[in-house]
Amino acid sequence: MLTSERKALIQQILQRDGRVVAKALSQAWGVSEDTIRRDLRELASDGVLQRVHGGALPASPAIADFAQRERTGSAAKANLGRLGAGLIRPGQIVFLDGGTTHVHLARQLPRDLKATVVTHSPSIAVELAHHPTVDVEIVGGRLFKHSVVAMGSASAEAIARIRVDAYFMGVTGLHPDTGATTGDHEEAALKRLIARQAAETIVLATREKLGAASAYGILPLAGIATLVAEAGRDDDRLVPFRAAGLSIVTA
Amino acid sequence: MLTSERKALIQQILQRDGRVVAKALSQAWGVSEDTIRRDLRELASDGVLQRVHGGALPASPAIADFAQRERTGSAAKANLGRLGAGLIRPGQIVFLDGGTTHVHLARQLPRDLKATVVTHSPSIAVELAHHPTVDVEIVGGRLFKHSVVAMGSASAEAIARIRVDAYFMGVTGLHPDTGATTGDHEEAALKRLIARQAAETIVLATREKLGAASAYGILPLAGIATLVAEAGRDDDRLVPFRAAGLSIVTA
DNA sequence: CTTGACCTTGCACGATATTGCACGAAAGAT
DNA sequence: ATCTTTCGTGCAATATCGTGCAAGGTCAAG
Repeated sequence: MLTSERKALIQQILQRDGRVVAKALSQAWGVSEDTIRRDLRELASDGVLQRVHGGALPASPAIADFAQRERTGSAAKANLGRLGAGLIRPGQIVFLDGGTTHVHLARQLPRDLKATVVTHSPSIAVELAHHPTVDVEIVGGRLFKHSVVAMGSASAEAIARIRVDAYFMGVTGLHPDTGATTGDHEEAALKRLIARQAAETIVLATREKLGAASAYGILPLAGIATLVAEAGRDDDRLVPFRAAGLSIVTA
Repeated sequence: MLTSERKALIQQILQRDGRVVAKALSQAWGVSEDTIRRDLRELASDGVLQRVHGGALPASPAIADFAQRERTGSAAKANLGRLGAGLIRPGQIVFLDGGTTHVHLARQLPRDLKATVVTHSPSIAVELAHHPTVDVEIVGGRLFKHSVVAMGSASAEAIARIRVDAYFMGVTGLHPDTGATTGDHEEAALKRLIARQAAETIVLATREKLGAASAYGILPLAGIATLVAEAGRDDDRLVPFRAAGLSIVTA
């Protein structure tokens, strides 16, 4: 591979991913890390990127911003995820439901957290594949494409054999009267089953889910221990849930 | 060879490959590197290309884009994946092993293919989550982060209950004597187990895996029905495999 | 046919670039 | 506070480059 080819590729990757890692490039292209570091140094002195320990970032933060946001999605969900991640104690076994909010949670688990994550969401498994200390247990089953989680009897059997400290449950609605609801009958049943295997159930709910209700009930509010919600002036929406005895976590 | 002929060819190659290497051209055409360098210098001053240490790149970097990807290996894998996808018949149940090559295979399954894919790779499950007609069955278990697949007793149990028409097996080496090999003992055992549950085993091997051998044996060549390999002049590498009775598929 | 101008090619040689390694320093991680 | 990873620099080996030069080859005018 030609030197200038390498440099051009580095810039492409940087634009696409918003970052490059020296070691990864070195392994991918079969050259020494020194060579990559030299390339990065020179590109940095050309002003096209910014060196950081372990690799490089785009020079202009504007480019990084886009790629970054692309990766992390909406800020609200990322925020909820961060709050949820903070609820997990070292050594715990937690079940992570599917959904983008929980992917954000997985992404923001502290790098040094030693815990076990059980999930039937392949997306979360992929996300945690690069976490250094968290053990991941995948629940298999038939892939329900709408939610991108494993479901069916195989999943139910696997879940029945596991007990967890906390279940981060995904919902499409959380209403003072109807409790937690979702849009699929079988999914509701599976969530109910998981909740039974968990010491406590935690719900991360973005603003639009509070006060909403979907077709199929999962659990009454009494079955939910903690609600993680966006902070905001409209804390009114949280009042009925607080009254129902839920522990509320906000930013 | 005439000078202008050479220059025309250089431009052609540049367009096709996205780069030229002075030494390679000199050897291919039996002229000195000096001559090639002179050609490149002149073409550069014509603005046709851009000289770099070791050869030349296209003047406009856009052209290089596709060809660049070729060399980073992902195109080769995409190609293998496409060939592999073509081996799956409607209605079949196939097991897809982990690995980037198989992710490419999953990505290139025909949009109208009705089949069932069993996998212990969450990456492949995510990839197929948006396929309209393929059913996906996820094999659960402990996530082996190095390969990003589910492993362990839970996986073995689930696999023991499934029979598939074909197993697309990932390997790190495929050698005429040692057969299919991989770098982890437990992984080798699991692959062996899956192969037992499959009517036939298919291996997609990039060029560098042919003739290579890793620490742990999975199967002898006799256990493999079909080998999908990159096409190329160095078909010599394929000879021992063909002699061993494997059905060979190339582009 | 011969001659001389012009071009192309290969070679020699010093200059410059690139690469990998070693070793101590600095930055993160535990 | 200790350990590991990453960084920077110097160094040596190798590859590539540029230039000058000589050996041919082509072609047209003489």
